[in-house]
Amino acid sequence: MPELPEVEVLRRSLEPHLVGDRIVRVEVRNPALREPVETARLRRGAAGRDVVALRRRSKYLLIDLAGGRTVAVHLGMSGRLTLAAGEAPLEPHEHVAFHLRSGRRLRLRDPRRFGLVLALETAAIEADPHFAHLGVEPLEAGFSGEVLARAAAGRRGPVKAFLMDARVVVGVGNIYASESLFRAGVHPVRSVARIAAARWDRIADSVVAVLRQAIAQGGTTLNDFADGEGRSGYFQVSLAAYDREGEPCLACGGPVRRLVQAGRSTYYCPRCQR
DNA sequence: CGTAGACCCTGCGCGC
DNA sequence: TGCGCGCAGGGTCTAC
Repeated sequence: MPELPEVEVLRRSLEPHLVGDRIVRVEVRNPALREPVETARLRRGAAGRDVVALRRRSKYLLIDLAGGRTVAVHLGMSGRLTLAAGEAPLEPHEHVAFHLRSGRRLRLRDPRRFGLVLALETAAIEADPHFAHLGVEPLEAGFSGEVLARAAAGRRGPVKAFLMDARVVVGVGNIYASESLFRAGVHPVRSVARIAAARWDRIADSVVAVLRQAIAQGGTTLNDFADGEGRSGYFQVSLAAYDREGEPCLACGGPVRRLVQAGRSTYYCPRCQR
């Protein structure tokens, strides 16, 4: 489910409902996520605290709480974080729930359990091992083709893996790496050593455009989010390349191809991407 | 140092 | 209809 746009859409939709509310109780039904949930630490860091802000870093949703604490949630591959009425029946795989003073509960459902729930000190987030290595935010000032070119200097390997390397730029996952390279007209297998400055600019611009468009489309389909059922339009985001093997390229009409890089599917147009 | 592959886990869709 | 297989948007670790 979640790459940067999905987490950002989630942040924006939850923010008005959560800020000002208070976490009164933390329920950990199954701590066996990608890293074990530290239940006692999470309770200490979250229970009885007001929500003061919702932020995002990379694919982490950051729930800032009073007293300088933050709960960081990573959705992994299959995680969904939704607001529900307090008495709403348990969902399958509802591993963690934050019960709120308003009577609702913020619940994490994650069948594959690749997600994370971390209790952090707000001031120490950037020093935490989950965050310390992270690169630039693609939707913030400071991201540019020049930054990519500099990070690529002296490196080799396919540009698709490079774009998905969170040490370089965060938030670009398997879907939007394909989408960005399609938009930029750059072949996913091309070595980063063979990309000139102008192409890096084009790649950076495409990453920004693709992420922004996905956020805009996600936002328009989330009107029913507040009802707490967690339905959303993530799948309605229009994709030009991803999962379109054999279908016509939207630019030239030729068939979109699929290949496997580092065990992940890549979709591209061999005629439009060089 | 960089990269490819295995692995973590469950669910779903497809072909037979 | 049932079943086995491959594949799935995340990241990390190990072996080369």
